[in-house]
Amino acid sequence: MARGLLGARLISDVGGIRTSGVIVETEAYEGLDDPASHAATRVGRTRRNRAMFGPPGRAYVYRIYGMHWCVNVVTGREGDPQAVLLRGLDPLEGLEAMAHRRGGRTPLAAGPGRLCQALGITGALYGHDLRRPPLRLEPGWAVERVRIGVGGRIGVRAAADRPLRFYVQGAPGVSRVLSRREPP
DNA sequence: ACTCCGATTGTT
DNA sequence: ACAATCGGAGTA
Repeated sequence: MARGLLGARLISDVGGIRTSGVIVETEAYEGLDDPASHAATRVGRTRRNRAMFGPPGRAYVYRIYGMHWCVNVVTGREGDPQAVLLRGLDPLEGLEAMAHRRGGRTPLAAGPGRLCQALGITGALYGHDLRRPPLRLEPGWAVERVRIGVGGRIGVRAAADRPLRFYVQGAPGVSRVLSRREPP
């Protein structure tokens, strides 16, 4: 599912401003059996992860480090809390608006926090149906398998070795890992 | 009530 | 290498 979202189009009309791009980096979170998931068994249903237990095609938005927003696409059926974190986007429309929202900083939408900031995604979109404005997910372009990279998820401690991060090799919207901690 | 810390980013 | 910044989740 996370792999399939590569090449899809994400369109935002938040604030009446059109911004869009192609998804080039994702991470899968496998729910109950995934210790890195916000909806792992040991956590159970909470107010925060409620959207992940809902129907697929909705947005699970959460705040991280008290300052950044991250957005997931809920992919599991109702009651099965699977989700895909959107980590990187190649901008298509509204580059100027993105730059403004990003405070002139670059890159525009490489990284989950930057992606949300560039598209104006906040907690106001918690549980939002991604078939409708102001945030829509649409079919985009098929990505050749040979161009897809796979690796461990970034920033997670538990199950960091599971190959659940997918990205389009060479795409500018893929986040860069500054420092990586090596296992002892 | 209190502690710990995170699916990050930007600066030093 | 480290600060920013705060709510979620665990413990008491």
